[in-house]
Amino acid sequence: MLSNSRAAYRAHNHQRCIDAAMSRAHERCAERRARLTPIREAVLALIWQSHRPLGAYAIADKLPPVNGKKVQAPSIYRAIDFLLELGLIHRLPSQNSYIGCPFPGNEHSDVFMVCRGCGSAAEVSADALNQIIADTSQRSGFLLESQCVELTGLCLACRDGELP
Amino acid sequence: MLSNSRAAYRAHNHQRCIDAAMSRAHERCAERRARLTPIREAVLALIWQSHRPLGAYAIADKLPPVNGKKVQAPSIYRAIDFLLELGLIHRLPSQNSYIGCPFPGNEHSDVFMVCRGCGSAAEVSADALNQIIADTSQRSGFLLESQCVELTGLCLACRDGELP
DNA sequence: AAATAGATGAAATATTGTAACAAAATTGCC
DNA sequence: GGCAATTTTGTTACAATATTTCATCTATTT
Repeated sequence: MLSNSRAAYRAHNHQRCIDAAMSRAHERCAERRARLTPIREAVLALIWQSHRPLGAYAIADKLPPVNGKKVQAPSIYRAIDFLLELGLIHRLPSQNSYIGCPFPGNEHSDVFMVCRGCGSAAEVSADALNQIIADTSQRSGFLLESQCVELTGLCLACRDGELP
Repeated sequence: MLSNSRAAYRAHNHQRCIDAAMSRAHERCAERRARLTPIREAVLALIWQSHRPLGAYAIADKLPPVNGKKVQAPSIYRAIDFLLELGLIHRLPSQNSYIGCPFPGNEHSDVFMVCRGCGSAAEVSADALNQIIADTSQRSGFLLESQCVELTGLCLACRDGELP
């Protein structure tokens, strides 16, 4: 079972998450002969600033201006599309936001646990779960192409420390 | 396993789906002492016109005018919120759309199979899947409160008849 | 009938996402 | 290096989705 829930929900050296993510991104772009341009890299880095998913306009607001001008929505969305395409980030449809993928390249399916306390989201890829999903589809004659699983609740830390 | 995939993806007497849904809605409102007002009823009936999820503005466009005036967005969203609250409809976040729940009241979890061919969506509630999701959460110390599973692919009919 | 709570109307606005075309940068090739 | 082709970004405008606010109306209770 792949999971980044420990890192996502606990105090940790987050710089290592960022460094690892950026390094994987460079690798992956090299493999695919895709260009990790400054905007794309900046957007990815911003998304990895925390384990909280970020919306497109939040990214636009936080992104440092280029030549004194704010980077506009279309550029942000283009960067997002590029990063999605390469599997470097995922979209969380329920909140129109984007989060870094901790294991791009690995064959995996998207399962997210989103904590309503701290807002952080962890990604999990469990074979057992994927298998059941595949079975369930098949039993209905449904040809599964992609999936999105969003679980909402409270992470360990927020359970202990916080809101009932 | 609860599922409406047969009805959703095949030729069937859809009037029966509608009648059943509206009758369940009346029951459920009676139980909860909630009022199924004309707008709410009309929105629910519109959503049940097919097994294809419908967006809020599509509902606004199709809803017959009241006193010659088009029903405005806030009214639609208020009706949607009401119906969501009572579990009579679900939201499909990946496409900002809404679909009728075939088994409101029954304890179940939201799993949808959305066909990219015909656009129809079926709802399934499989114990095995729910169990695994619960397990997966627990193993990460995550207190699961709600879930949303959207599977995308091709239904049986579209697989046979259509696009590769 | 008056008071209250719940529901809807109306106007404006916020948020998220796209289309279309121009300008600039990069790449591949000679 | 110089040129053409391609990719990326800038810019403007706009579409689609959703919410806020306050006024008005309706139903229910007393």
